[in-house]
Amino acid sequence: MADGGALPKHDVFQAIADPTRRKLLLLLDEREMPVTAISSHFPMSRTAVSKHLRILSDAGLVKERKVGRETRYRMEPEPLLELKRWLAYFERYWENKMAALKRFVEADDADGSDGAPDLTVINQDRDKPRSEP
Amino acid sequence: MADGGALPKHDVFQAIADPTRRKLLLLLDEREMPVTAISSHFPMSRTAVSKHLRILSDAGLVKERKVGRETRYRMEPEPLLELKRWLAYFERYWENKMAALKRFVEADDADGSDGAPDLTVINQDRDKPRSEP
DNA sequence: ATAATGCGAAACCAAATGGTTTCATAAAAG
DNA sequence: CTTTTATGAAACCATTTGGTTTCGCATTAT
Repeated sequence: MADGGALPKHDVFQAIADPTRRKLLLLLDEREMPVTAISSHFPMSRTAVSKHLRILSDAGLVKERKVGRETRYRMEPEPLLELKRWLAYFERYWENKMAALKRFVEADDADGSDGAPDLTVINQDRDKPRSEP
Repeated sequence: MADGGALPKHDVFQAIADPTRRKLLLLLDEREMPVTAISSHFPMSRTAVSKHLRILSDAGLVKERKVGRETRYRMEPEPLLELKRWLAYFERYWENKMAALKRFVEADDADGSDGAPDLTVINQDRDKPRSEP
């Protein structure tokens, strides 16, 4: 059979690109809320907020539930795992380099140089080829 | 003194929203490259790639260096820390739930149930209000 | 000196985005 | 039953986005 047809059209990366939508996530992470209550927190029309909610919903970042005449939204964190995984690919930068930087900062006035940072260690693995994540 | 004036105009969230730009980051994470070489990896004009590079540069995600007549770009991971921090705000979702899920998975055939997961623990903190990050 | 290469700026364009106002409908309240 | 409330759909609009082609300017190669 053919699938439901609803191609997502909005991914997590797009969804969180907009500051209003990031604010929405913070709000709906705290509590489930109906649209009018939600939109009272934003300097735009209820309809505009509703469209942002739709985009978040497309990305799976919020779930809606009808209760009487209102639609209540709450955050759904699961799609953020994709972001987390994407970010994890670059993790080595902080695993190695933050440690190196910390060491450098802590060395502080203990060195006799002109104050220019020695980034040798920090750039150590710049050219190592990697496979796709 | 007044600042340089160049308001960033592109933040990390916008920068990584585009799949081409995410691919660019993967490419430039592996090695520093001049524009023409970079653009050979993409099904669009060199100029288009150049504009994506500009956006990444605005967001601080790549740095450029002139070498003779070519401009070489390399990735700069630092701004991803902002993303990391933003994501960290939702960390509790995985701190608790992944542990709970792990426990469930490890219980495996040790339980006498029908195999349907008991998500009670996983949903435990759904309604706890939180302060802003 | 002349030609070729590498690159960004400019002008242009179609489509997507983020907002608006108006309208239709369903549910609750009077 | 009539009215009010909650919401999404539709039509519309300005701006941004992602792409193109053309052009000009340095820099390197012949």
